[in-house]
Amino acid sequence: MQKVTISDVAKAANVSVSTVSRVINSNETVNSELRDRVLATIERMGYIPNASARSVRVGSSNLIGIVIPTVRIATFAEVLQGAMDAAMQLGYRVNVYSSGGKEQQDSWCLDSVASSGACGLIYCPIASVGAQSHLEQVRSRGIPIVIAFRKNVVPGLPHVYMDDEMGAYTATKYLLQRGRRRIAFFAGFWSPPGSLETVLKLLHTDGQGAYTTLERMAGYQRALQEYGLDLEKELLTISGFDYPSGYQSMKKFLSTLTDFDAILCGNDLVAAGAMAAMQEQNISVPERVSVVGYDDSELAQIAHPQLTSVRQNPYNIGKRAVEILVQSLRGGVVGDVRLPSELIIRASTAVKDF
Amino acid sequence: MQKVTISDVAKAANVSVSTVSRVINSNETVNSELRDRVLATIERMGYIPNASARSVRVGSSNLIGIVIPTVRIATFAEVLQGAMDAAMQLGYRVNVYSSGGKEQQDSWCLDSVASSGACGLIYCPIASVGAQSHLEQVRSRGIPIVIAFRKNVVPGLPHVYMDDEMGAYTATKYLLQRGRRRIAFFAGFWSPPGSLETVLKLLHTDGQGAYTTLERMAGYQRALQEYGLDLEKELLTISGFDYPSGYQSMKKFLSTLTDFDAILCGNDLVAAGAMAAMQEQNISVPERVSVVGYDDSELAQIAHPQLTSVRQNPYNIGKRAVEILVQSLRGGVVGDVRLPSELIIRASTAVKDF
DNA sequence: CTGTTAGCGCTTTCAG
DNA sequence: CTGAAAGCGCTAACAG
Repeated sequence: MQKVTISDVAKAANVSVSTVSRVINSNETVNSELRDRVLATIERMGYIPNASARSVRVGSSNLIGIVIPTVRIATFAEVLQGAMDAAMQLGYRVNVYSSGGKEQQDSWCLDSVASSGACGLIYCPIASVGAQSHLEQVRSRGIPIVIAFRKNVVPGLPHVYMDDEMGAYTATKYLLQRGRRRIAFFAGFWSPPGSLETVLKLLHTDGQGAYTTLERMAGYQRALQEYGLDLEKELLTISGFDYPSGYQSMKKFLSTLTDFDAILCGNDLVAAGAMAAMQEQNISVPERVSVVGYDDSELAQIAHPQLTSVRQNPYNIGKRAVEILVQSLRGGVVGDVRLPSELIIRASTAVKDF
Repeated sequence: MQKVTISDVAKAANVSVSTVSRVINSNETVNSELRDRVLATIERMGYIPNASARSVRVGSSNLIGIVIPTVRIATFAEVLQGAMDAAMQLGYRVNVYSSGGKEQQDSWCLDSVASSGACGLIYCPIASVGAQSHLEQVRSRGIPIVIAFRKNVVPGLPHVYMDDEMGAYTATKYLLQRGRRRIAFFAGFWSPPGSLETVLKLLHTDGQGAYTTLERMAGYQRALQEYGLDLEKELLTISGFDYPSGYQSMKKFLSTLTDFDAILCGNDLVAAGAMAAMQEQNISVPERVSVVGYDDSELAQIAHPQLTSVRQNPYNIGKRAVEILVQSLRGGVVGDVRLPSELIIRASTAVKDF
């Protein structure tokens, strides 16, 4: 069976192609008798419009490109799912490109979007937005762009992001209220921008937006300051985002013999790893050291003890990003969207009573 | 800045559009001087070909559609990532549609693929392949299809799937070799096809392929038979695929007072939930009851005790599916691909010594 | 309200 | 080796 085109339908229904076109675009100005005949013919012949042809003609498509580092990480998968659901809801298709966290691939993805005929782009940049010129490429084609998951990385573009500063602030404040004063901070990085010194230099600069960890560090610092405490370098450790990294980082941290009574981790996996390392040393959680995770993943309920964790809502990032995008596609004016996070309290944190 | 088209480039480079076309399609029969001039102009003007126009003209695209239940579940996310990586590698773009596990949405996704101008489809059906007619729609348009993740669901189409029968067989045999004889089986379903009786009726029928759990049950049964054991209904429990479900199912199972010394779970989450329920009753794992999970997720290493688990490789399903698809796009003949799984042995299983 | 017609941007014969 | 021209499937003036 061959592809059936609009003119096949027109011929079979004994009408002109424009009539068929009007019917499939639900143009009201079609006689209902004709409409029914066309609809029936479409059904009978199994006609499905060719989206490419339509987009060539119209000069725009219903295709949204989304560039995302990876989908293997639950958070990004959530973003994607939110974006897909919203897109589907609004009648758009979604083209996904995975940058793998590599700058070169990221650029390639951006170029692909530009050539794909996408009518809009959701861009979830890797930490360092190095692909600026490629982004420009897309932008100069008049394709609206929404930045997801990062803050302040591309001036003039709407950003949709979690309020990481607030999330860490809330968590830190909670610990402080429970009498904790020596709160360690495991600064999670996919690829650290350098040593701890470099990281600290980036804090409170424009480069901050590219790293959620720096946002959180700022919130952590703000809470400390409210209690008259300073950011102490000994309490900061660079870590990754997986279980082994949490374990290793804690081993390393313990070896420095730094006094501490709480810890804020980059995610639940790191928290679980850190707890495992502490358990080996018989450090009791939450009594001796209180632990706060991040993401409130499934793991948070499974860990022993169950983790107090900052719940994000990455699904909403994707969803809102698409909504914003479509809004601007329809001529609306859009700005940044900051999504709140929430502290979920469980058994890994307790009042300090020693 | 406006979109720059092929004729803009032609004009600026002082050549015909066909020459530009030949250059961008790396047609060798172009004078190298002209080629350089064209390439330079393309670069200078920031020209990017319009993929839609190309696909209208050529009648096919480099767009692969992929229909997947959701991306929030790690396994499917892995499939998608594998598919995206392979597609990118081979020069294809990927259109993702999420069916949400609902039949109606599934049909809608299939229709979208048909109209999207995709040159091929990776279809990861929800358990019951109800969208047959919509699949036909795609198929009748001459779009090659590869079924991912399921076995035997659509006759005549290549399927890429995990060898679930073998996975469960291996796990069960391992338990038997360790002296376990009363092996409980938690049959995981997203939406159970009915009561336990219905499930058993489906076993060893064509309907089996739609449910990985039934595949596994067959492998479980095969291993039992090798030890002269029968499939016992009391040892079977229908469960879901999440932590609470594992916990609840174990509570329920314990209340039946059925004698058992091992358990095979639908995934690691269920295993973790089941272990939690047993811990409450002071049932020791692995001594009293040995536990085997499935998927070898990150959780398997985090659970206490660490889980023995069947490692799948869903990433490879996506990757192989795309490879197969592209192969058939290029005129190759392709058949089913069955991917092996592997038993990862950890602390939740032990020899029975009582 | 319906049909005719002219392209959208691109590839691909077919001449030169 | 290069250019002119036709046309992919579709939509949107423009007539009727």
